[in-house]
Amino acid sequence: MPELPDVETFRKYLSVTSLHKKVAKVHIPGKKLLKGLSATTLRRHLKGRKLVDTARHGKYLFAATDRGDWLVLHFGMTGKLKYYMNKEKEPAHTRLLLVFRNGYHLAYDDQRKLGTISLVRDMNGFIKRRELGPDALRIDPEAFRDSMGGKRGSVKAALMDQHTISGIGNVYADEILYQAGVNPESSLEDLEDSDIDRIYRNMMKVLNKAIDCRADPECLPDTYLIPSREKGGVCPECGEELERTQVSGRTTYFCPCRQGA
DNA sequence: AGTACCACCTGACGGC
DNA sequence: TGCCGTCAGGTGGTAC
Repeated sequence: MPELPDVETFRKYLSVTSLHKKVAKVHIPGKKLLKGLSATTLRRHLKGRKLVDTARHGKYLFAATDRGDWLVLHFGMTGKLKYYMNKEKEPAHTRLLLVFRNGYHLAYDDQRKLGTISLVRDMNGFIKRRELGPDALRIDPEAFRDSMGGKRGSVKAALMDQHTISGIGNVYADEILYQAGVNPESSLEDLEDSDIDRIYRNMMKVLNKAIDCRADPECLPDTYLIPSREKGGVCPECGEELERTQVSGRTTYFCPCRQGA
């Protein structure tokens, strides 16, 4: 489930593998994922071009062409990138395929087709039009306090709301609140400033650590919740069985001891 | 401004 | 064996 750390990992991957190489061919088997443009238009803007820069905002990955267009990828639930030489390595659900002149391929694979592909001239205009909140890694404590302040509803819903802050999804919301010792169902109105600050610090800690780990759960410290985030899982700290509930319509795991019952 | 629910989409899994 | 319901979860739309 690609959230901010996964998308940042994809961004670095794309940067290392695919920049400054001429695009010889463009295949678009996943036309349904295109948003606001035709396959013909996308192909015309990518073919013969090079990707020269990358950026990320929340869960969106941007890649600039040498003509100043930005390819915009959202990874939905199951999206990923793969760079490879031999055709037999092509992922099973490739929706967009760039073939470089050097014979390598960059595939955007998305089994469940919940991702989106678009192309824009103005990256910041895109972020504005989508009304995305500030990127979770580039928000300062004051702005974070402001964005959480004056809101009602659960703290988990606010963390996952891309209009409030961009980048956090279901899994990392659980981890951040676990690390902060805050119950995911807590109403924002009931939290003190000190709670909000603690959530902020743990948000930064968790996202940066996950990026260090290339979003691989196996690599996370053994004090993290994510590897135990399954039925019958226990709290890595106290050994209590984790509580499994629904918050804001999403499956939620938390420790009844550390985060209140 | 919230929430609750549905739809999109596919594959895995459990029950019978 | 094989069919069927359920679940996973990012986003967006609608109704309340």
